[in-house]
Amino acid sequence: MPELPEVESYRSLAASAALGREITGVSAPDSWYLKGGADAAILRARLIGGRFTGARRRGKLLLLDHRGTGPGRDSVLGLRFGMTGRLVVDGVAAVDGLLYSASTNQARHDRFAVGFAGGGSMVVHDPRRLGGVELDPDESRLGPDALTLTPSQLGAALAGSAAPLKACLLDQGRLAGVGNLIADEVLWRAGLSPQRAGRSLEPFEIRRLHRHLRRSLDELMRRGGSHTGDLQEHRLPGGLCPRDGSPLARATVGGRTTWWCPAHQR
DNA sequence: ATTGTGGCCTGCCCGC
DNA sequence: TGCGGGCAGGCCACAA
Repeated sequence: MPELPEVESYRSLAASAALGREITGVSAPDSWYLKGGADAAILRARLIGGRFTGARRRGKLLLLDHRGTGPGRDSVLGLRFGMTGRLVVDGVAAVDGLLYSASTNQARHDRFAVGFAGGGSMVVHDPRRLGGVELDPDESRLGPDALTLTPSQLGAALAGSAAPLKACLLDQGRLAGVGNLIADEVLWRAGLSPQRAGRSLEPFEIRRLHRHLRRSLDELMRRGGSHTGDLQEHRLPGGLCPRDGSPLARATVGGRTTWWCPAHQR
């Protein structure tokens, strides 16, 4: 499912293939998919005739800067991908395989699209409709991006919190970009129990977690996605820790199915 | 305020 | 063979 690495590849695709092209059409057939009070008419009025001028990402939120016709017409289109959303530009998807997404690319799963002058399009394809499109999303609700997070920012995200460490990592308001699979992977690599209270981490553990967070994100992006972690294939009943062979534990932590190794994650 | 829970939504997979 | 139920999880509304 799209976590930070996938959305980063969507951003890259949009940056290389969707910027500067005149928008001549907007297709928003699923009103449920439009968030923040937007509807198809508003999106058409704002987007048509303009162009995307920048592609940014904060956590799992893709932000497309847009310049409309005339002054004072700048806006930002926010795209969320939920767990099965994909970005397709001119028929080319940014990510080939996506865990849990339908194998077939059916047009009825196209939830939102813009058409460009001279042909071509940018499409949000999302079978399960857990993503959404929003105009001028409130970026300040998201914490610092996990990819550029500093150690002190990570410390601040955990400080004083009685919530489980994993719940802190998943809280997009504390830090943005970590989803369920990457949270398990990073905690496994860092040797930290997901059940520890966020505030219980010592400074040296925060530094260690930060190091593994950054390193893991880099590695997962190089490998091609959030599902390419070393723990991933062992997150199933009977799974053993690929580091020490101990049986993995499974529980709901932070509201999500969580797998970890009680032997080395403390 | 902080933390926890349930539900949204659809497709897949298991067991009957 | 078909069908029901459980499950997957990002995100949000709501409860405690």
